[in-house]
Amino acid sequence: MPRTVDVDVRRTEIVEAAARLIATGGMEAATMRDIAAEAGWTTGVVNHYFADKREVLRRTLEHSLRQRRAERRSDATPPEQLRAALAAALALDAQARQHWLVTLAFCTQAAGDAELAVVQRDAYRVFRTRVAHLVETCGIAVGDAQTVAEHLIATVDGVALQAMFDPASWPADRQLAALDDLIAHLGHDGGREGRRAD
Amino acid sequence: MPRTVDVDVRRTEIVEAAARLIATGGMEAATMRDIAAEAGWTTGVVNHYFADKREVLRRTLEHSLRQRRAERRSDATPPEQLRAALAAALALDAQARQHWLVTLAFCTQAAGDAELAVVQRDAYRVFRTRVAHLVETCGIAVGDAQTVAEHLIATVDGVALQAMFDPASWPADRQLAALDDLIAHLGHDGGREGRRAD
Amino acid sequence: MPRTVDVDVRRTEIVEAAARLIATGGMEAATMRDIAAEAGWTTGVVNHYFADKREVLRRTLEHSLRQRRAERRSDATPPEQLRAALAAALALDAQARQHWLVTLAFCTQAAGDAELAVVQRDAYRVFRTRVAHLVETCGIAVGDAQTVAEHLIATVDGVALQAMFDPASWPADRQLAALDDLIAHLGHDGGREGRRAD
Amino acid sequence: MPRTVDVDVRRTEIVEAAARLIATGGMEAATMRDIAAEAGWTTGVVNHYFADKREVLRRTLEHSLRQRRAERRSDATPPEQLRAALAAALALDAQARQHWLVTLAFCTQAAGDAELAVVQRDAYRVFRTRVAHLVETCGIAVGDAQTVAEHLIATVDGVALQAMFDPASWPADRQLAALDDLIAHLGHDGGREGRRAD
DNA sequence: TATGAATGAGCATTCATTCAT
DNA sequence: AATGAATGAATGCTCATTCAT
Repeated sequence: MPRTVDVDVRRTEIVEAAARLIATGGMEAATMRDIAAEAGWTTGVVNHYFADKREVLRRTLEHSLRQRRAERRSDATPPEQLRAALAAALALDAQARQHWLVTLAFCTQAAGDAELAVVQRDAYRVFRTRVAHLVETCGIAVGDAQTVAEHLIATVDGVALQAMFDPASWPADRQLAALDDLIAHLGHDGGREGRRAD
Repeated sequence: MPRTVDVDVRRTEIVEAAARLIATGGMEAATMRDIAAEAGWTTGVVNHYFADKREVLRRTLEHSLRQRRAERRSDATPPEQLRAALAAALALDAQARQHWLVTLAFCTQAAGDAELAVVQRDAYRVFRTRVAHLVETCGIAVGDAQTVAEHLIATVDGVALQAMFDPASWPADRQLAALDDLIAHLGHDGGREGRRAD
Repeated sequence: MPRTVDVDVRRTEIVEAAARLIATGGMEAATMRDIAAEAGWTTGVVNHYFADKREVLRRTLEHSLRQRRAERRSDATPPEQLRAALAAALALDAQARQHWLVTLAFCTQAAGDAELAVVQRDAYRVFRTRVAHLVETCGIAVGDAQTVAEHLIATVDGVALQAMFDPASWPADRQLAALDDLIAHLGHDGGREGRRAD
Repeated sequence: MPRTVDVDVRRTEIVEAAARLIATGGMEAATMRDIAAEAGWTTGVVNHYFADKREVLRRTLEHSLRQRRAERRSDATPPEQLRAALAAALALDAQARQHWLVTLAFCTQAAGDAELAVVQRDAYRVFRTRVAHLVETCGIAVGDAQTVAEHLIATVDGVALQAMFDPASWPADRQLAALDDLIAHLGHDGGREGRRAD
């Protein structure tokens, strides 16, 4: 019998190595050689567990997006869950910053790669649906929950993007303050455009 | 007198060719060969007008950012100018989408390239200063103008980013409606966090 | 007594798989992985029964040549045996065509591999000796039997080679007609050059 | 103005280097690196003058076949021309042996490569047509010229093939003697099968 | 000024081979 | 006996860059 290896564990090791390289040195730093070295293996191993580089990259994006959206607690109240879900989209810590760097790196790749575009779009839709559901559950917003969710995500993503470009101006507490302020106004005039659409 | 070739004109032709390639096929589509061909020249010419590929890319980013912020009219009232400045940061048409694709493509490059990071940061600061100045001139906001400007840019960038990922949900008029709504609330509760900071 | 695996049977399975791959896709299609898969095993098994790839290929050639020369009946008259022996060198059916493809594939390998060259040469000498013996037994030829055999083989191989390149022009019956004609002339002026040598 | 280079000359240098490698070490010895080194250039040059390896190999075969059939004199009588054309297909000297090795090496490649198969087949048809034309011009054969040509080529190829496998038994003069004998019998009973077809 | 020939390092990928299980 | 994980050298190919013309 051959040595038993957990294929998923090995694959995860490798895509996390790839994510680190991409976050640090950009897409072009993620060569198969360097991914293998970063993961502590040889190139042959990477090729053994993935059909080709495209698959490594696709799975790297999938893993990064999945990690980023991962719920950490489920016993919270709906408003707490909404805040947590949106906070996960910010760039609060090194981990979140890495996920954002990976996401941004793949923006340009996805432009010319339908498969990657699908992964990105699907993750976005799942997130939007989840936020819309939480908005509805909270019952705090006026207007269409889907539209409100899109606005919330837009603003949170905008804050995160600024935090990526200009980390000094956007420490974690300022990002969270902006988020809290955003949520606080949902009850009064949130879903502004949504209301206008009436 | 020797035949004078306008160096800047030639350089602009080339970086615009590079921008088209990057917007279409991502960073990796921008090889020196293909940039030269897209501009209608040979590789030798590109190497003649630029020290190396890094310089081509740096100038491509600079040019794209400069074009994007370029004012089209200056005889408008301050509120109109503020709206125009922020609208230029949205993804309203093909031109603006191309600038965004270039900007995003360079996000990951900038991660490992201090020179590019400087170009990006400087452009952002110039923009923030301009928006803050217009906010002050309008006199419509409460709180620190710089902070208000950062909020405005964050939200506008967030909307633009969604429009890049999900164009169907964010046509130009919805982006503009979000912008108008944002500006309309400046007088009442804009610079929300700014006020909390008091 | 331990379970006995017939080593020769296993080896034969494998070299026949290799021969199929070579005949279908050329020498380069015969990777260890594909040979193993074609035989219904894994690469480890192939490495278990053969020292290395060179041995697999050498034994593939040996087996193909041996099969091709294999006598199917021995109760025939000498002239019938002569005709049968020469007919076996033609490209009359799919089986024979496969043997020829293998033989031709190894021509170029043999150029740089002394071991393969020996296998080829030995098989040729065995064949030539057998044909010479049959020629002598038949008593139909004038001149040196060895020389006559060389002529017979040359012509038969030439016909087979044309049949490989241009199968449409050389169906089985035309190949056999050429062979019969060749044999028919042995008694009158066969071994032509042989006679000239007198 | 760039350095002026005769593209065809450079290509010929390279395919002749490839032919030497193939003749010496078989198909697998013809790596791009080794072809470049044998030609005295770097790999970049080979890739500059050929789209890819397939094109190098295709042109190598074309060149080898073209060289082999090249007429050396045209002021000869038809019978002399017929003899010369057929003699060119023998393996009389090192040059001819190299062409044969290249031809044989490509047999197996052509099995899985339609482009190569076309090159081979076309060269064969040109040769057959030329031989048939000469046979007709000589007026020495009975039966269909095309059929006689096929027989002549088959026998000549068979002799050449033996000469490749067993050079010691088939020196140049014996090959030529076999050819002369073959031609001499054309007038009496050549095109044997052709006559049978009546 | 402009060309494109030439370089050679670096890339993804394939493969024969070894070996722990 | 049989598996398949792991290795690392070698391959075809791309590419930024240099430079003679």
